[in-house]
Amino acid sequence: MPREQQPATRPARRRSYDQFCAGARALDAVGDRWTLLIVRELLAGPRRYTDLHADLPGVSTDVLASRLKDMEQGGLATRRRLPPPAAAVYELTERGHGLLPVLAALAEWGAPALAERRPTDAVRAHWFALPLLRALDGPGGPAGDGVLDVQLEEGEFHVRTGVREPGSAVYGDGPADRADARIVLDAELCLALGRGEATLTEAVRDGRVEVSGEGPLAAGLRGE
Amino acid sequence: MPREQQPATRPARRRSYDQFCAGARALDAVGDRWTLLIVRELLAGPRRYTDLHADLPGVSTDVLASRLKDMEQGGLATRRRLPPPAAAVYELTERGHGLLPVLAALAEWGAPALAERRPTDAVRAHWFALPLLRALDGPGGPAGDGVLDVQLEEGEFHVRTGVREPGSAVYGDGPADRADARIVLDAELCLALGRGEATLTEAVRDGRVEVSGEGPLAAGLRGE
DNA sequence: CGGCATCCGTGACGATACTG
DNA sequence: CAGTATCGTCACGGATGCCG
Repeated sequence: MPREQQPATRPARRRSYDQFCAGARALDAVGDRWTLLIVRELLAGPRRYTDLHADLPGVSTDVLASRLKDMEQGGLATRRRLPPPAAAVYELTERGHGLLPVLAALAEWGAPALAERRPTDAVRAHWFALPLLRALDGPGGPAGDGVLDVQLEEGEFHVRTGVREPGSAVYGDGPADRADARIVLDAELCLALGRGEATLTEAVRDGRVEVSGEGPLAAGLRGE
Repeated sequence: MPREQQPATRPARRRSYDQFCAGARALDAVGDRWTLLIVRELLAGPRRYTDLHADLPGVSTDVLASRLKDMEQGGLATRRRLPPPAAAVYELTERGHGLLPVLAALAEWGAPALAERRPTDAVRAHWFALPLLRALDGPGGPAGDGVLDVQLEEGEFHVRTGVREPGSAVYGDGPADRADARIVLDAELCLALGRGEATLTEAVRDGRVEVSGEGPLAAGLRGE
């Protein structure tokens, strides 16, 4: 019997840096390959295993399963069983949701690397939500709070502006159930907004963003 | 001839996520094991290979050398040759220095994990610089600009407050050449300050921080 | 002696196949 | 659909050796 039976907990903790440093501790938890990208996906709301696998091209099934278990054990995510017709979904805990600033900082730093778009690059529409949120919730953000549908050539997603309740998704793939406004623009502009090279009100004035909707959010986007 | 001859540039770029996403691009550059911790070390100023190896217990020599080359090639760091008595040093480029917000976000998220101090944990004094800087430069930061020497039981380091010129170290190991003020406190308080659970002025008033120095920075720390 | 390069054992990773 | 099993490959960690 060479292999001890492993208890309910995962057998061996992942390799730790063993440093009394907050940054090193954070990397112990989320520094493994794919982990932060899984968090990015889950920031869009609850996702099924298959959804995650589809939106993370290149990750192998066992690594994805292993990371999800690690994240469960680490308190980053939970697995929730849905009534039988539907499958189980993974969703971030409040602690996992707290990684949004980390991803935002990484995305801001990595933004210049998006200058070139390699032919091998995968794209998903909701990957543009983070830069757009930066433009919406950041300084000079013109909009009131609400849910905004965003239509790109690459697809559609929605963002929830002005939200600070942890645990609730700040953006999501596809259209929202009830959107307060809707904009149509292209990805390039979306990135420029995130880099702060343009403001949303400017872009609306220049006609590079089409705004539709009736409520205060749409009005705010149109510049009052 | 199965293997192509490899040119002067590094043979194969590290495995990329191949995603058109700023966060994924950032992780392509700094997502490898040890890379962000090397950045953390270099944020303290130019360091020699041996210094880095000493302050990063567990990293193997070849991985450290490989990461430093990757960082050179990626534009994060440069290697500068010093006149013969001294050895070469590595220092961050402006781009590399731009990772400070990423490390700050990671450190803030990882701060709760410092509640327990494991016996296997390595400690270096300057690892406490980031939380302290958060207390100094953040809102309610009482201090004027200047260089502050900090004495912990674990060692001594210094921080440069109110600096936003990229490329200049914001903190460093050991005492500064010319410090405008000096404080003595313990690591626990340092972490509490970083978590925002206490303010520096409070702690000074309670006698948990000893302040010495004459200039405006010291006066500011003492509460005018 | 500092700054790596080389070698080697182990474990993590990626692709595919397979199962409840 | 949601993973587990298997396997080849590569990255990592540790030790040692070379070279200025």
